[in-house]
Amino acid sequence: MTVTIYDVAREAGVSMATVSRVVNNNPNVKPQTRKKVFEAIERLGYRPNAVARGLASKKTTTVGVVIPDISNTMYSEVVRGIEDIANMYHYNMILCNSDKKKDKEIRVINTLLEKQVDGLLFMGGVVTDEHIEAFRTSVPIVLCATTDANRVIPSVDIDHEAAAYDAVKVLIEHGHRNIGMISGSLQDPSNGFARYQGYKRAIEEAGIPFRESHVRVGNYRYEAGLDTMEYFLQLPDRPTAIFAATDEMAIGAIHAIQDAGLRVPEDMAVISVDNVRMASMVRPQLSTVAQPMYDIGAVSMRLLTKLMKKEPVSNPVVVLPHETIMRKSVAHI
Amino acid sequence: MTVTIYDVAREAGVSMATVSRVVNNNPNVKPQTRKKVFEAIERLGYRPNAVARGLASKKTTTVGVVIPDISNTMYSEVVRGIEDIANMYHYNMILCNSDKKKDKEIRVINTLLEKQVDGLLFMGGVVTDEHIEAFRTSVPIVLCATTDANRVIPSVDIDHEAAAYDAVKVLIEHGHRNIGMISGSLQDPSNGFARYQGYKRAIEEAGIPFRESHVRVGNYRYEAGLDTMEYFLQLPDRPTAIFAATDEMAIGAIHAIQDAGLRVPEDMAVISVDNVRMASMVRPQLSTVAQPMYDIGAVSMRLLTKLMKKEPVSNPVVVLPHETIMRKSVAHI
DNA sequence: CTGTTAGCGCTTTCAT
DNA sequence: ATGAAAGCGCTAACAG
Repeated sequence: MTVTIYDVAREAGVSMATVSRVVNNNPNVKPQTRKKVFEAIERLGYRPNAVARGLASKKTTTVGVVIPDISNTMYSEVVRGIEDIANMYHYNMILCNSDKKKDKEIRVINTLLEKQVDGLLFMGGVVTDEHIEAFRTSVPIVLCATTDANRVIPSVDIDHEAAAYDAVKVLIEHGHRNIGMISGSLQDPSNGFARYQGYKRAIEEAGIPFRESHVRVGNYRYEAGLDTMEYFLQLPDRPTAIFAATDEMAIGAIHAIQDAGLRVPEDMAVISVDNVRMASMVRPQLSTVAQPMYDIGAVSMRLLTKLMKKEPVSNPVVVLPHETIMRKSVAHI
Repeated sequence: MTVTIYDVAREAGVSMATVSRVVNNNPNVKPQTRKKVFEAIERLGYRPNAVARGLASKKTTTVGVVIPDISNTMYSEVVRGIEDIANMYHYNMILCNSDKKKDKEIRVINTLLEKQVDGLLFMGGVVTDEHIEAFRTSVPIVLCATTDANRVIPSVDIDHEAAAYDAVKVLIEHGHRNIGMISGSLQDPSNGFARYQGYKRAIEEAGIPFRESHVRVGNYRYEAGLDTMEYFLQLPDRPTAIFAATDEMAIGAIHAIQDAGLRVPEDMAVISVDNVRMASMVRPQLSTVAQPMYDIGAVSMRLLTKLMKKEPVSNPVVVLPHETIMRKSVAHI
């Protein structure tokens, strides 16, 4: 009932090898023969079996991507970048959510490897030795919006420390010296710790004394911004500006400030890092340092294709530029 | 260099069949033998080859999902629902973006079929005869947040007409009789035409004359809401309430109203359908009719597992309930 | 409970 | 330019 390459061969009066050649666009086929084969394919409605092909050729034209949570817009944009490029190179993509749980990450990596993916794109939280161990395989890996501490694995990301630094610098340049930070988890190397470091460096470079009490940690989400602001709002020495580690928390902060009867940016300025779609969909529109999520995905996948084809890559650890986007949430003090 | 089932068999001093049995959890293996095999697997670092398994068993434990655009939050939430259930049943997911382009849809469906997916989840715009033709295969299909005109293909969706009707009904119950609509494309059967129909029915049932001039079509996005409101705002007989076909357009509408110096909901009420995360992240928070995207994905995938296992399903066309969520964007006139 | 033996549908030398 | 034949690594009868 399923029509195979053998059926096509018989129908066209050639051997399976020849059919295989035309299907794979091998030039060593007489045009006339090629035509005969195509006609047979058409007549029989033949559809090549990619699984059999994968077994014989040891290539699946499929890559695995592990992602914390596809329903998070930051990540889904990365995935769109990945898929567009994958598509361009005729790869498909098996997607697995990991929720940044180490066990789940390791498990899906193994599943993906069992499925014989030709390459792996990994987005996650921290890359442990256990991860490195799981990556120790013959298929190429690239870390996507993620880096390992020693930068030994190919990766594509921005410089989170510098991005945060730039954001806080904007505040300072607008005359602010009392700046609170809503941070991510300090255990999280990129979105958490690195951005915290950037804040600290900018503050200190400006000669502003760093105060532990002026940073609160949140879970990256809108609600965390909302909640955390309660703390800053009731401070006797209330900050005139807030740097949030993510746009979502920044938007929460803006609303908390407004709900308290104050104005953004007049009474309090807000800036952050990310530039999600939503950032230009709030009032006032959020100033932020843009992280090029789509490009991170696209560049990662492009890098992976090179690795899979064993092409030489000059720089396997790429750091994409970030960009400060001034909108309406920051004003001079 | 790659270790196969045969290597394990030799190492454990059993046949490949036995190794296959223990790997597949077949109970017909003496515990002692099982132990020997596991040890050999461990020692050799054996990892089963899912491609070979797929070829032999004709099952890949992989499903294909075609989606318009993963970077759209509506869809990415559906995908999260799909993946959670897929994971539960040990399926993986190959994801393809189609941008609702018919050609691309047909192309990826064929690719997915070549890859021998065990089932297919399709999210798209309109389901044409050409689609039905492509679906004519032995693998089960379920339409996800999508339906075919004749309801012959298994599907999971909400009743868009009723959802829109309910939303407009809320406006009417709050005393509004001059209600503008920001619609989606009338060519789009669910998010577009059905919601338009719901609006019309609610209006007419309330004895309000339907006016073509009171509906404008947008492209579902924030900017469309923003732009379209300019029209309504300058109308001599300005509406007191707006029904938008999507939350994004509704949020755009809210901002346009506010930018014009009017207040929501006091001067103009706004309601819509969707309930994206952002709906509760604007001021005023948006009242809307919730579409259970995650559940649509989860239920679709659950239905697909039944179809793949050839289990009987009582109702292959499921309509999930929607729910009116009252927040702050609607008030009595 | 375990082993033997055919394939699954294709790619890929190696001949011709 | 084309064909023959040997696998790819595994599952699934079937036999014992």
